Amino acid sequence: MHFIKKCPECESTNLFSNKDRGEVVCKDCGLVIEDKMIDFEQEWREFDGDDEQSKRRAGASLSYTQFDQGLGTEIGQKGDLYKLEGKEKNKFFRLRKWQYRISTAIERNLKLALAELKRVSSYLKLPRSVEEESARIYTLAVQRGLVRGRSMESVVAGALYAACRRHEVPRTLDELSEASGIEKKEIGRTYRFVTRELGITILPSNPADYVARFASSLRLNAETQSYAVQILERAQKSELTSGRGPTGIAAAALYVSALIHGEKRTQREVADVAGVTEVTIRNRYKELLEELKLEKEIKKIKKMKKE
DNA sequence: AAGACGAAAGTGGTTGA
DNA sequence: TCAACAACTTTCGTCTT
Repeated sequence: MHFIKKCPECESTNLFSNKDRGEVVCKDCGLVIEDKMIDFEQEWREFDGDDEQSKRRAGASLSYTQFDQGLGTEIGQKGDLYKLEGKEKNKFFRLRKWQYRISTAIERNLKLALAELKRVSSYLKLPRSVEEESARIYTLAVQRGLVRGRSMESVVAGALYAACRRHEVPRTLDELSEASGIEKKEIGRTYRFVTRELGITILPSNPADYVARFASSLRLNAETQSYAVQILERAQKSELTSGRGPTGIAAAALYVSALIHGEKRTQREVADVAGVTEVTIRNRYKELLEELKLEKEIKKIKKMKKE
């Protein structure tokens, strides 16, 4: 399907291929590697009428990041005017005026919001699939009048946050907050409100989804990273993860893993990239040691150092 | 001197009466 | 609607390397 094995930006092999969108995304740094990948899937032909819905492909793809999904008709494109005379010309102006009127607040709001959405999304280097998803969420929110009483920007941020989690490339609220300039709690609030109102299922985010990104910004190697994921799996079985902030757990697992693999990072360093405090890391770290009997391994490392 | 550790008090959100 | 509660943060003093 695709031949790229490594992310050109961060050398990560943790790539995610989204065939529907024709793109490959680096789960670590969020870089979209191949945007216009050719669809190599078999080209279907219609043999009878029943197939036409499922197999026919025609026209430009729908895109929610165009405010009218690329399907609108503009009245009054440049050349048109010269072809018309007299009554026709009047009709033309009437129609254009009419269209102007029905460009309601909703549509103008959407245009503005989608611009903002693209800005934030490119700042965070989010994959295109997430951008589309969040645009869809935002559009739905507008249609249900959920933006009323809230700032447009905060709803955009909330939609992005939701889309990130659904696509398993979660960003923290802090990151969203920094990119959008909206307060963290405000984003959280609108996020909860919008997802609840739209009935979007929010699967609790998996700590392992954060590991790759944190590890890459800490410059930890692949073994350390995969060991951290193993730790997380064991932690999940011991029910250490429920109710806790996923970022804190991911950070602690990485911290332990780095320790064991001789790539020690300070608690502060790990805490900073994960957006939690050292204290939280310490607490999770302590729990991990107790539950998973990792003390032995830590002691081994210490002994090896002395020798 | 820097990092790790832990206690205590404060914050914002959830839950259950 | 309010109080109890859990998770997390901030701050700060102490111990370890």
